[in-house]
This record gives sequence, structure tokens and C-alpha cells, in this order.
Amino acid sequence: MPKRKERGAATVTILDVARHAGVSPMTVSRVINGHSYVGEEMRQRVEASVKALRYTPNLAGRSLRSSGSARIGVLYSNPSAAYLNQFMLGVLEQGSQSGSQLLIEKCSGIRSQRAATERLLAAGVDGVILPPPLCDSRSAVEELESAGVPVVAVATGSPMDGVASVRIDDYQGARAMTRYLLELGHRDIGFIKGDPQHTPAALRAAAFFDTMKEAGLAVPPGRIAQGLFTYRSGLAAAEQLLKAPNRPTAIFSSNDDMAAAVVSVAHGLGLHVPEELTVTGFDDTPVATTVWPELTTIHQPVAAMARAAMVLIQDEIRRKRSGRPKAATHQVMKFTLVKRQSSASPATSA
Amino acid sequence: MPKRKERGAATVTILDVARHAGVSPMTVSRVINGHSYVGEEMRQRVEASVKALRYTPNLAGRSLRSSGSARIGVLYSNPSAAYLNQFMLGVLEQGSQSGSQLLIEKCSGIRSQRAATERLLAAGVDGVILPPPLCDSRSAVEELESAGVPVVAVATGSPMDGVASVRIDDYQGARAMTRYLLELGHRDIGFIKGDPQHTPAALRAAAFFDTMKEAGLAVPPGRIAQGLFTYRSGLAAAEQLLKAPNRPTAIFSSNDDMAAAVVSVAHGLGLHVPEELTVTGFDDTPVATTVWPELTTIHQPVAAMARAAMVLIQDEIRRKRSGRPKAATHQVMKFTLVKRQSSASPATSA
DNA sequence: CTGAAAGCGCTTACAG
DNA sequence: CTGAAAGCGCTTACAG
Repeated sequence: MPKRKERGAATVTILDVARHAGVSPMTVSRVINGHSYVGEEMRQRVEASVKALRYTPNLAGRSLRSSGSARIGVLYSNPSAAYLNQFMLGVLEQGSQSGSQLLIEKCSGIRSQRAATERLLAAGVDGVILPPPLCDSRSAVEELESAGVPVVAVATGSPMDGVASVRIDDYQGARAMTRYLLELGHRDIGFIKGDPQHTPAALRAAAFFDTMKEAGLAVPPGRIAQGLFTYRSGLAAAEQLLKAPNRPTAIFSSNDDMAAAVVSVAHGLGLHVPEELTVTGFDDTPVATTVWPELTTIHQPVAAMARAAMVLIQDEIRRKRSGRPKAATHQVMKFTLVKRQSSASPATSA
Repeated sequence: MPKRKERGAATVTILDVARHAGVSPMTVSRVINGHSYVGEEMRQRVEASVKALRYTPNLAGRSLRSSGSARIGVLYSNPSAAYLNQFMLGVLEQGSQSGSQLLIEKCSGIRSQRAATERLLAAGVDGVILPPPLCDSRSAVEELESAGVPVVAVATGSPMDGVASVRIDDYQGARAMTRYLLELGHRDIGFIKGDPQHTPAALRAAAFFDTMKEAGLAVPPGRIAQGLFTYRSGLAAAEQLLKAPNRPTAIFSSNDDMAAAVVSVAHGLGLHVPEELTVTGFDDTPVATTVWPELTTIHQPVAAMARAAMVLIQDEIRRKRSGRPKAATHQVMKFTLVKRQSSASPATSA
């Protein structure tokens, strides 16, 4: 005697749907997954049953049968808590959806990096995702790839050949922001550079300079400050820029943490943001909506990028298992310019 | 002919371990799960094999067989991006570990709350987790429970009878912080209250007052400011407290966002933190380590609380399925006082 | 204390 | 275009 229905709560399975629609479970499966050719009439019958029974597939069952049950590692360092949270959110979301198992390893410094890599390999990972700044670590990539483990680099400014990557176009992002500031009427714009060790920092700076140049505007050295992507470095950079004899009407910071610092310093100097000073950031991390005024910034879809990285790594794993060559896809995701309260046209009296 | 081994990568299964150890898969399963009585010699043999083969169980397989494959809803409103990220991280972690499926619904206002609840019920959730501030919504709890769906409330200041909850002891947390400030030598301490709509806010305030009173210290009304847990409200509160004729030597803010605002205002007034003003927060969200100086605060283990909530809801679901009564466990997790750079003894010249 | 059998929900080949 | 069979990796009863 089958005991399929012993539980109190009726869990609708693919079999229930099949029975309801008067077809085989296979057909239901095909409809759900949008696979191959299914007769139009059947498709509709199945879809109606799915709806009527409120069926949602059990992912455990699916991933058990499909080869989705990969073991995926995430190796990170230098944790900006906010970024990492968002990133891991995407990774976990996609992971639980596809039934993959995740192994998270943190490292700091080259020695612990090697140890962490070893641990991942020992645990039998099928693929590894590298969020920034490890996405640019040749040593990490090489150690993993030479062990036959595919890698996906996330948010790198310079994707490596043969290594899959997901990123936004940092250059175009910074260009869009600079153009926006120009459109607002700003001509005298300060810029805070990011950590030179991080590849996207250079792209953001280059885009700023190029766009200013195209607009026929010179950027004197006094309008540039070096930052390290930290709030603290942003404080110093802001003071440098704002204590100049005649300050700029806008400051474009290479990330949000530093932009938040600029807002704080401006406030301290009695400058109203955005009436007397426009401040913009980059990344749209949670701090952008925490500070007041909220920051105009370039939204980097961190969670979506993490999800995309999971999809890419799973594809590489599948390819490897079936003996196909690497795809090494370079995926570029869309950024968006988010206008909030920290930006405005310069005061006419400036 | 079995095709168990067709894949290139050798995925170690429980069967491999069983063969290696010369026992049945059942015995391996029992050892792994620490179940029932297994002969000591066998246990060791199995454990050795697990290690030798680097076996890690496939969670999809496990959750398919066990009744772990519950469908769990998370209903949230009023998103503090940082808090929610951390919270979801914990939920997803636990969810993927136990093979549960997650349904996330956001709502704002009572009308959309009802709609979101309906959607969860329509999707056939087996249980729902309510992060703050929905953890205190009687209407949400009642609607779900009356539909027979168990609920776990997270971070509520006043747990309801018969509804499972996970929280920290906000009163003791604020008490610990106040004592710490007193130990540092502060006597004149300002306090910023949180949103009165959130139940923990009152507990934190009460603990501050009680502890000051016990120390024989009066808290004049001018030392208290009302906040709403937002950075913006913290700016206003900080100005109110710091522009008083003789300002306090320390300000205890009911959360980190407002404390970050205090630091910014202090900086603006030319006050050095912590030399001239100690600032402390509550929660230890990412902003606490973003600002400079980094905030001394009470660490609330948000991700761990989310994980605990998942475990509780799964327990309730299991109970319900097997016809047992609700457990309605109230779990209190430990907070920790994290000392960072924003606090110090008051200047002797103060 | 240990194991042989059956089945969780789904999808991959293989037939038609 | 559709379906019957088999099996993904694991654990729940049921026997011994």
C-alpha cells in the first residue's frame, strides 16, 4: 500500500498535477521547465492544473536528479561587511534555488589565502567564485585552475582571458555620473579616487578625466584626492578638497563609503548638501540610503551579480563534467544612475 | 549496467563510504547523524572512511527523504537595507542547509500586509518568520495562525504567548552599555531614544534610566532626545543634545544608524570622538564599522537569530505534521558589548 | 546493534 | 510530441 499521503498537510507533487491534468508526470515536467515541444493543448491543460493545485516544484527532488548538486566555494578577503552581505545574499539565493552546496572561506594575506584554497580543494569543491578584491588575484586563480577547478571572478576591472567573470562597466558608470553632474551645471568638480589596488578604481577615475576633458574642462590637481574606498580615507580626502581656497561645487567619490564621509565633512563645515555642495557616490551599498541626505550614486546590482556568478560557475561545472571546453563567459551587467537627495544644480550664487 | 560512475568528477556518496568501511549505508547514515546506538568499533571505522574519502552528505538527497522540505515564508516591511541583508543571510544559510524552500514577501502598510499574507498562504507555506517590526504585528500573527500556519517572531521586545520567538535581551544589553559608560567614568550621559513603535526601543530606554538611577545619577530631560532609529532622526537628536549649554561627555544612542549621525554632528561641531565625546550605538550593523571612528556598540547576532528562527519554525512545522502541540519556544540569544574606537574615558578637563 | 527494502519528488535517457 | 522505466543520494520504517 502506498503511503504517499500520510502527512496531514497536502503537499502537491508533480504526480498530483499529472493526475489532475490526465497526463504523465514527464509532460508536466516538460511544461514546467519550458522544455522541448509539448502540444499546445496539453501545455494549457497542465498549466491550468498547476494553477488549480498551486503546485510549486520541490527543488530538492529536482536538484537530486539533475546534476545541479555541485559544491561551490566562495573565497573572500577584505570584508566590507555591507558589500559582502549583499553578495552572499545573491549567492545563497541562487544556491538554494539550484540545490548547490556552498563552502565559504575567508582569508587575509597570501599565506592564509593558500590555506583557504587548500581547504576548499580538500572539501572537493567543483568550482569557486571570487568576489572583489580576490577577483584580481592571479595566484588564487592559478592555484584553483591548476587543480582543475573552474573559477568565476566578480566585479573585476580587468577580466582575465580564459576566466569567466561578471561585472558592470565601471568606466561607463563613472562616465554616466560625470555627465549627470555636468548636465546639472557643475563645472568645477572634485574627484576622490579609490584604492589603487582595486582594478575598478582606475577605470572610474579614467572615465571621470576623459569625460571632463571631452567637455573641455580642465581638472586641476587640487581637485583630485586619493582615497582607499574606506570612510576614514574619505574623511581625509574630503577635508583636503573642501578646505581648498575656493572649493568645488560637486564632489564625485569613487564609492559610497567615501561619499558618506564627504557628506559628514561638508556638514561639519556648515555646507548644506546638496544646496551648496553636490556629493555623489558609487555602488549603492546600504550606507547610501542610511546617511542623510541619501546619496545619488551608481547602482551596482551586487546580489544579481552574485546570482549570475553562480549560474556561470554551474555552467562551467556542467561543461567540465561532460568533457566540453570552458566557456569563460564575460558577463557585463547593467548599472543604473540612482538620483537621490545629495545632488542638485550648483547655487547660482556660487 | 549501473551508470553510477559516469561523471568525470568522482562524487563520493554514502554508498562509497559504506563500501570503503565494509558496512551498510544505513550504518553510515546513523554515524553521520549521530543517531541511536552504533557499535564503537563500527563508528570509528565509518568515521575513518568518511575522512579518507572526504565525504560530505548531499543535502538534496537528505532533505528529499526527511520531511525537511518545508516551505517557509519571510514577511517583512520597513526595510533597513543593512539589517535585512544580514537577516536574510541567516535565513538563506539555514534554509539551504535544511533544504527548505523560502518565499519572501515584502509589504508596507496594513493593506499590502494582508495581500502579502494571502500570497504566502496561497503558495502553501508551512510556516512564516516575522522579522522586526512585523514581529509585533498582532494582525499579521493572527491571520497566519488562524490559517493554521505557525509563526516565529524575531527581535520583538514583547514576545506573545503561544508564538515562538527569538530575540536578545534588549534590557540587559542597554544595561550593559550604560554600565560600561559609567565604568569609563562618564556621569553626564545623553540618551537618544528609538522609534516608539518598535517594542525594543522602550526596553533600551528603560534600562538606561534604571541603571543611571541605580548609580545615583539623575538624568535631566535635556539629556534625552527622541529618535526614530534613522540616521536623519539621529542628526536632529544629536544637534539637540550637543548644542545644549554644557554638553554631556557621552551619548548612548538606541541604534547604530543614529549613533553614526551623532559622530557626524560631533565632527561638525569640532568635537573629537572619543576624546571629547564618547558615542555608542546598538545592534552592530555594518554602519558601525563603516564610519570613523568605528562604533562601540551592542552586537546583536542578526544572522544567528535568523538561523535560530528557521530552526524553530521547522520544529513547529514538524510538530504540526505529527500532530503534536505547539512548542512556542522563546529563545533568548546572547548579545556582546563590542568596544571600538568611539568610546573612552571623559577628558579630565571636562 | 545492524541491514535489506522501499520511496522521498523529480528528471534523464530511452522508446515509441 | 508523449510516456514507462530507472535512478539521483539519502533516510524512514521494518526486520532481525
